[in-house]
Amino acid sequence: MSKQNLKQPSKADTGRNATIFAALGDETRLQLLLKLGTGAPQSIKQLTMNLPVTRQAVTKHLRVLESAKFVTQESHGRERLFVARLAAIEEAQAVLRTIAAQWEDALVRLKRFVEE
Amino acid sequence: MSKQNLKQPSKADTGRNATIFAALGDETRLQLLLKLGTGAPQSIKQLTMNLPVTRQAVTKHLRVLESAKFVTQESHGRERLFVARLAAIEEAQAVLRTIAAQWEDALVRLKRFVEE
DNA sequence: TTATCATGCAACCTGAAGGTTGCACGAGAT
DNA sequence: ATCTCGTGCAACCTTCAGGTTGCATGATAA
Repeated sequence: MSKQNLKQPSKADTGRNATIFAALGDETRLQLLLKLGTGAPQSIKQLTMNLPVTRQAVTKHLRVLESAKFVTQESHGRERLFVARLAAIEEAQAVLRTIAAQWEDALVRLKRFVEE
Repeated sequence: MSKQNLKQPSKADTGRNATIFAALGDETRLQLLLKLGTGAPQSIKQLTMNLPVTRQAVTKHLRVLESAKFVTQESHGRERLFVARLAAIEEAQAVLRTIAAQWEDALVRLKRFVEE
């Protein structure tokens, strides 16, 4: 019953997962994600506002976020609008859940082992 | 009722959060965390086994994981044992939950806006 | 006491991440 | 037709992350 059917992440998964978290592991990118969470699709220009970096830097960050599937593009005239992808966050959550579950499981085993 | 009492992450938080995810954003470190989740405290030597890198590299990774609070040290004779800290994973989960909640909230607002 | 073994420390290398500046270009506004 | 504005692209710089090798050292096993 303690076999919770946790699929042990394969070697290949680990790479993908690292990419996901790496995308979140930058202050500027986190702020971009927060900004994107506050409303409608926003252009690069808009997203750059109030950030201490150049438009070019923001562009690069958006590229990173896009390859990690956290945002989607949407060309609109001469500007490019970006939208947050909720699914990506959920995917990240799933990974953490897996790790947490495995750890809890290990703790239970350890406790049982100690108690005998 | 839609005011879900989401504490908007402060500027300072963003830095800490970035550190957390950055720690997870490396394949080797993810594998270390997985390994640590499989049982008892392990030494650097043990953790290095089956990894394609040097003991020194692993040591550095462990240092990163420790500053991000994902592991704890525990000196034992001539070896140093490392243990996973479940609380850190939960903290990371909390951050993701915050972002997700905010996004969902925004989606709701957008939908309502469109429908009028 | 003498090997041996798990680590720490320091120097060093390489590539890539994050940033900037300058210029070119197509879409919109005048 | 022209001016402006939002972007893309390319070159370049600097810092640092990830990795290695070599040597020193304090526990432990012989």
